[in-house]
Amino acid sequence: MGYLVDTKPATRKRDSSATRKRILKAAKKEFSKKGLGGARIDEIALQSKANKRMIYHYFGNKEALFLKTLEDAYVDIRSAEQNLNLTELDPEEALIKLIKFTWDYYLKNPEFITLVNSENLHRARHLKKSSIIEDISNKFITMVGSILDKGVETGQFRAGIDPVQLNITIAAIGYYYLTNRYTGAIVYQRELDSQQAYDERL
Amino acid sequence: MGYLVDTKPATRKRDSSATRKRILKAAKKEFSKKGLGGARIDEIALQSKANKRMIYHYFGNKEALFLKTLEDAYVDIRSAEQNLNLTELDPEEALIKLIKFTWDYYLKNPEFITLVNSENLHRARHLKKSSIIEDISNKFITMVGSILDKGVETGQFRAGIDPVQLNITIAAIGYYYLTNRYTGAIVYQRELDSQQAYDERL
DNA sequence: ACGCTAATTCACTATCTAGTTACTTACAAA
DNA sequence: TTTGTAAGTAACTAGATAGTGAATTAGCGT
Repeated sequence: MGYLVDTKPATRKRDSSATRKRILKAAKKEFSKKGLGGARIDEIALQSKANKRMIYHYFGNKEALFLKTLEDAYVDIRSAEQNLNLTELDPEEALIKLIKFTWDYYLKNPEFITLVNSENLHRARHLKKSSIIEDISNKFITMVGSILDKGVETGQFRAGIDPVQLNITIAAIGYYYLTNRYTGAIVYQRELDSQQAYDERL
Repeated sequence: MGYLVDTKPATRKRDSSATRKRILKAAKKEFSKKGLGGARIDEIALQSKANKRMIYHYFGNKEALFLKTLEDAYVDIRSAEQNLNLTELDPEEALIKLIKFTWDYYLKNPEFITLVNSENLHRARHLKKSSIIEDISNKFITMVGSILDKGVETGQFRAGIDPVQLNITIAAIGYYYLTNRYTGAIVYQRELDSQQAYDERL
């Protein structure tokens, strides 16, 4: 009886989905802090309070765990973008909102940038094997494309803007600044990681 | 006799400066390919055809070798910039030349970008200890500042441009594109690392 | 209450890896 | 030719590290 009712036991000593989540959270932290090569499985096990064996049980090996971590990071940013409902807005407003969102997201989720950097160091060899990335990327490009099309119709944008190059530029503005804020502080001899510096840049 | 003459023996079985150079060259390759955490001292020894002991003899330890590699990379780009003799040119020309140079340098020296990324992952903790970086960075900022000043004098530039923010923008244009070309190719579903794609972006 | 499946634990291994000890040898000055 | 110094080599170590084998147990359906 009650086998279809949402029981939600207060505490469970065995909970595979909770364990998976703890592992993924710890993995995200470790990989983004040390990179793929510097990350340690033992450290992920320790931080997630999961037995190391469980990591191999759920994810297979270190590289597969890294890929899953990356995929989750992309799913997170892409679904946050979808939640902005940009296609319903005036195209100019939509673009401004996207630019601000992108800057904000990078600022609040520094792990995203370091994970992506790590994957680029490895020439995207993990992401190449991922199918879900393709799907969500497609959706994203289509969305930006439709904003541009709508803007051309209303006469707000000039025709012929390439959505890919536009995206690259939007992302680049914040990305370089935030990736390089640590060496930048030294090269440019100025603090780049204060709230004031962020506001100024935006 | 002849102890002050530049002898330059054709071949030398023992040549500390040549060995140092071979080690640094191999280190640059290894660190830029795998990051600090993923790089292997044994691999650097193998590739440089030097005994591993020599690496520790000349550079102390892995992190010190990484710092020296980074310093060399910065010295290289900054001296190439100095060789452009930008201060002698018309300020507008000078700026265009600098932008093109920066793009070209990043394109031809991909190790520079990955080394800098690696150092940023570690929040610039190695570079912070470096004194020579400060000196060459100072020179660089001063040079860009004087180009801007000259441009304001001739009326070509508006006053109040911040040389630091300008530099960040110049670097950002190419940097993001080139760091992220591998994941970008997947996300944007387009080849980004062909000669044509580079030209288009510039 | 029982038994099966899947979650979890513990102990283990083979290999790798940064760094070292102790030695040999080439070269240049005297 | 001798000799001190610095370049170079080989063999080694202690600890780390990714990955496994095999046993234990919680909780669900019946």
